[in-house]
Amino acid sequence: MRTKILGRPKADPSRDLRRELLLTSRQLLDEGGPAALSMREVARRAACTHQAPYHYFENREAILASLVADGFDALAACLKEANDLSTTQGVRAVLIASAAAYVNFALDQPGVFRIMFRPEVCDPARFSAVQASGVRARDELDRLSGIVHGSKAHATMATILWAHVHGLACLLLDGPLGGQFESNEERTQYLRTVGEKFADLVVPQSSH
Amino acid sequence: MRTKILGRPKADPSRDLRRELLLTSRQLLDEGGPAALSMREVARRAACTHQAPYHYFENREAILASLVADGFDALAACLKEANDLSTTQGVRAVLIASAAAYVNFALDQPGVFRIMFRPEVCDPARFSAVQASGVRARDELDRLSGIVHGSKAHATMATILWAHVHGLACLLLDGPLGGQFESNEERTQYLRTVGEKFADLVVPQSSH
DNA sequence: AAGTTTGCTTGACAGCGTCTATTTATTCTA
DNA sequence: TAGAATAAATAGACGCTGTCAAGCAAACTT
Repeated sequence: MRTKILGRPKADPSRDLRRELLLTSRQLLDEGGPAALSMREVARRAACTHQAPYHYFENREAILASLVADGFDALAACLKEANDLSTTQGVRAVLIASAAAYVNFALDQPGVFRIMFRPEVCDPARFSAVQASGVRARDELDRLSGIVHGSKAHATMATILWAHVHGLACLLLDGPLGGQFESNEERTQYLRTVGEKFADLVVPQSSH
Repeated sequence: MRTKILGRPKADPSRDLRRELLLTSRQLLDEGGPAALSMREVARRAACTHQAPYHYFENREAILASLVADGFDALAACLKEANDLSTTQGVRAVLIASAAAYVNFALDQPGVFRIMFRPEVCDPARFSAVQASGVRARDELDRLSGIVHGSKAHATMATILWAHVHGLACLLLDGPLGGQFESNEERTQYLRTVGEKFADLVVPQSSH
């Protein structure tokens, strides 16, 4: 049995409008925040009518939800990669790498990151995909807590870890620490300095 | 020479429309975020025409800027009160009190706090009052860093302190840690637990 | 050949921020 | 005391927004 392809084919089969809409939306989000992402502007940039996006997304919030879910998945993947270093590297290195991964994700995808923790923009309770992806990211952070604190791991320390990386990301992205880097190397160097200092505080002395 | 009070007096002199608009705006912000704060809804709730607010504020962003500036001032005041404990209390107590003050401010004024660090909603560069108030709050956090680290204080440690309190506030407000408290006492207890643990990491052992 | 489904397009609606113009009550000035 | 100036609004219009309601043409199913 052939794959079922019902209905009218796309005007240009080489074009994936859904994908294009998401890409454009991400761009708008990076440029001017959630307020800049309007259904009609997305449609305009994707060169379709203002109603075409409604064929792929129920409404504006659904576009945001899709981006947020993808964002949490990407964040979880970044953190997993850093955490997986624990097979070959020490605890300190993993901690520093994970913190850098979190912050770099925020700075690389600022538009999406900014709305990932904003229930009034995209309520996870109303989008199960967002909820699921969010949990996967959280699991990776809990895993980091386990790596750092070993058997002594507990909720309070996991909270302190998460607060550190999340706070750092927020302050660098939108806070007074933002816009101080000329290059990616400079940023990486700064994250290393802060990471080393934080590791001094958090990692048990025996692990030095 | 008498104070000049030109022009038509208010319809009801006992009514301060400007003040009322700001109060209503704060409410809308708490209820549904920046998107819920519309010029026309504010006017409706303040029982005036949709153009009346423009007499007191240049545009929508100016209302937000006013609220944000007030927010930074209030935050600075909360932090100052906690920091001033250093005259009678130890370093640990001040650190825990300051962290709690920061987080409690965020949870008590969620609508305003959420937009205080969001340049695309209210750009500090375009509102000098916001910039000035922001600096005052930041100064109070730097002061905390000085209290905690004494002569060894440096920028990296101040960053770690700020990231901790800010990250904690964000995660409790909108993150996965949010909505877990039944009462204010429960919240205070949680902040004490996290604060103690963080102080164990940060405060030099000699200060115990 | 008839009917269904897909991938759109067209048109309309109310609500939004804000520009322009007007009204009214007051007080300062000449 | 007349009139100019000003504060505190009001009234209407503009283009923009999200989204509801239809319609239409091409491909597939039966």
